[in-house]
Amino acid sequence: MRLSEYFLPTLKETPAEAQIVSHRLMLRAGMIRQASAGIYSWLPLGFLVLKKIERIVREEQDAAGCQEMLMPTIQPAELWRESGRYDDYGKEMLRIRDRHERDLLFGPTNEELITEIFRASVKSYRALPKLLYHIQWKFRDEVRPRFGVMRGREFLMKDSYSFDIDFESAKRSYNKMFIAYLRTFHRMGLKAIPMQAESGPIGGDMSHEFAILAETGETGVFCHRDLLGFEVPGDDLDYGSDLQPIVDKWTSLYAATDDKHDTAREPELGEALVKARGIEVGHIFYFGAKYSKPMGAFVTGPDGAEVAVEMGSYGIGVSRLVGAIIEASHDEAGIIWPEPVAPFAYGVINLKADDPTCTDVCEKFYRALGSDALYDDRDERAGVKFADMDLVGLPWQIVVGPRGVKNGTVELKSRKTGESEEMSIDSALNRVTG
RNA sequence: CGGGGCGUGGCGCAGCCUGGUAGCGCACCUGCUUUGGGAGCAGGGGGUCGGAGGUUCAAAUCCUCUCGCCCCGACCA
Repeated sequence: MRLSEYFLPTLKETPAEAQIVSHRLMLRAGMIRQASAGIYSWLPLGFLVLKKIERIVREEQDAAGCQEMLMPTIQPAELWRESGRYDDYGKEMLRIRDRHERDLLFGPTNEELITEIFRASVKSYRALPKLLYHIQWKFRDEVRPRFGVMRGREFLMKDSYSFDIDFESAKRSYNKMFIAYLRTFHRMGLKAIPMQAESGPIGGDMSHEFAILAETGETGVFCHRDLLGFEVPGDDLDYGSDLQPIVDKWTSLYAATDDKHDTAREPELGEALVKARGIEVGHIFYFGAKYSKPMGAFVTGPDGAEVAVEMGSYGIGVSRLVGAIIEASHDEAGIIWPEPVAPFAYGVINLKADDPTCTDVCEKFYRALGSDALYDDRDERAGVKFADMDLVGLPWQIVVGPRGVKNGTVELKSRKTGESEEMSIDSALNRVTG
């Protein structure tokens, strides 16, 4: 993309309403624009990042055997009356009435709808297990939205739902999602800690919150040091195999958020205790027949008896992750994108746009890199270009200036380390396209 | 939902207390000079001061109501 043509409204100054760093940087880097409290438009750059994150989430869900679908944002109130949540959910649920005076709502989550879909067509245990997910906008009318996209009212969430015939099978589904989450966050360059969370109505330990470590995170994380070094299952993972040992390993050590932290356990952890800040980016839980029973999602078991299906749900805050990644990866100058989620891998900086030689070299890189590059071809001063490129935070900057070009060289600079390497044009081309 | 704060060109702010018809920096447009880390000079465009009532000869400024946004606390992907 040529910056001269790109819609990238960067700001030198920070809008007054933005308090935390990710919000400030997202506004300054021209990623988002607030439409209303907790509701944002995603501008081209922000949207690219959102899509990259979404893709990683999707790939990992698919790999775990979860099937993608799409449910609507607007749901009928009737289903929520069946589960009893229409009254329980309170003011956080945005209620809507259509022209026929029918009660509708903007979905804050989809347990009811998916359960309805399931019950309508699945009648036998033979069709189980099933894992379904969608990535859709949610609306929760938070009393106090804040922190930009980190706690918006409208947000993009990946929510998966599992259906199993019994607890043992439900546990297998749970484990698949547990591991898919580890892999998902890992691929985004994040260190996510699974922490035991409030157990659902069924009890047990089948609920985990995934928090990523970030200095500016809002929740305190207390965990065993070794948890940070645990290896995340690689691409060779077979989801059909027994995943329990992996989950057992990851849940064997102490990990809690501040509100669940037990200070009495600190002495036994001793030196191994890590106190850090974190941001919740995922939450998985098993809730048995909580919805299937009242909503009549029954299947016939092998013995001919009807049983309510065992369910679980698994959420990832996709739009929140954009902010969370920035919280975890930035400096004074701006964002530092981990490569897998970067809107562009390379920023080509033409330091002298009116110098034909510089421009020729830049065009060469731009042609070779295609959609991987954001090419600053603007007629601006070098300082402006460096500042904007640092702010936007692309992992690699290819700096093309008259000084180097005269000797046939360009600079390849890492946004993260700030290290710059001067090399010949050809070897630079080989490096970035290789 | 309780407590606090703020609404003045795209962004950051001053002016309000003590009413007299709107200003600064950045950004934008034109020209010249500049050109490896947010340039200089000159010229220029853009705001019915969140909205509605009221007081007054006169309201950004005082009064009333209202809408929006932000912060602190309780809740959440």
